[in-house]
Amino acid sequence: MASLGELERAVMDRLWSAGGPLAATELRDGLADRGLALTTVHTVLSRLEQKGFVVHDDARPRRFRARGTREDHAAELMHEVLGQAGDRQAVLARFVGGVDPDEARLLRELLARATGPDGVPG
Amino acid sequence: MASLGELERAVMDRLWSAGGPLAATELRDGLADRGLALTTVHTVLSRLEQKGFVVHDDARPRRFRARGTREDHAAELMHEVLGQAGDRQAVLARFVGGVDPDEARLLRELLARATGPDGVPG
DNA sequence: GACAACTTCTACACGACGTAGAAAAGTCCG
DNA sequence: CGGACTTTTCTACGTCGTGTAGAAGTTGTC
Repeated sequence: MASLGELERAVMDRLWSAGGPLAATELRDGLADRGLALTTVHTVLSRLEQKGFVVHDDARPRRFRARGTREDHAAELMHEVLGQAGDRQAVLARFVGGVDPDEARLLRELLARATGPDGVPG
Repeated sequence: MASLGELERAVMDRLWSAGGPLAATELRDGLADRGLALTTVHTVLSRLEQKGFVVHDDARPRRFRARGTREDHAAELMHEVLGQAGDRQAVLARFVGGVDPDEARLLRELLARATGPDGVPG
């Protein structure tokens, strides 16, 4: 999977947090602390589109939105790491060994809900 | 966390799979399909040492070994992704939603073992 | 049609990584 | 010990991804 640079990530964070699509000028203003030129924002946006993270409509001015949610992206990354990691079970064992108790509880609930107490969908 | 390039990853894979520490020549031979010069292997190894992935002893010739296991690394990456992902619970929800049934079962077992049926260590 | 806003094109710097030669340091055999 | 061979370190270079933006082109508006 394509990964994100520093600025790309910042732009995606804005798009992910936004309630709806954003214009390039809005993104530039949201990132005002960086003092970016508008063209810089556009360059980053087109790269994000190439990578499949962003789409834009054909209105004027263009409005950009993230194609997935931040959480989808993170979960995808986690699956990706798991997928190319040889011994998946060992990785999962270490992973759950490191989650904090609240998250462990949450995971148990999620797993119970998702598949039923016996591990079978239902 | 520092990430790995293509060749760096290939070297780490060898080190992770190896039963013990390896000499640079052994790594070069293991990667013979790439036709790498020995100095290339050394360069990569020193970069991996800088990144904290590898250590070497002071024998002659030097012997290199991975500082952690492949699984530790993958689990660490997963935690890292989770850690910088805003809504951790939502990410976990999507993550477990995507694991296959066998892995879901494994996760349930691991979580039960780790903290007891009630979510409390014991 | 002119001006302003927006978009696309093109360019450049910098750092990470793959790659390896040159040089230095160490090892070993005769 | 000395020269040959091996290993290690130093230095270098090309490429690619990314941050950055000016120039040029397009579109919208009065």
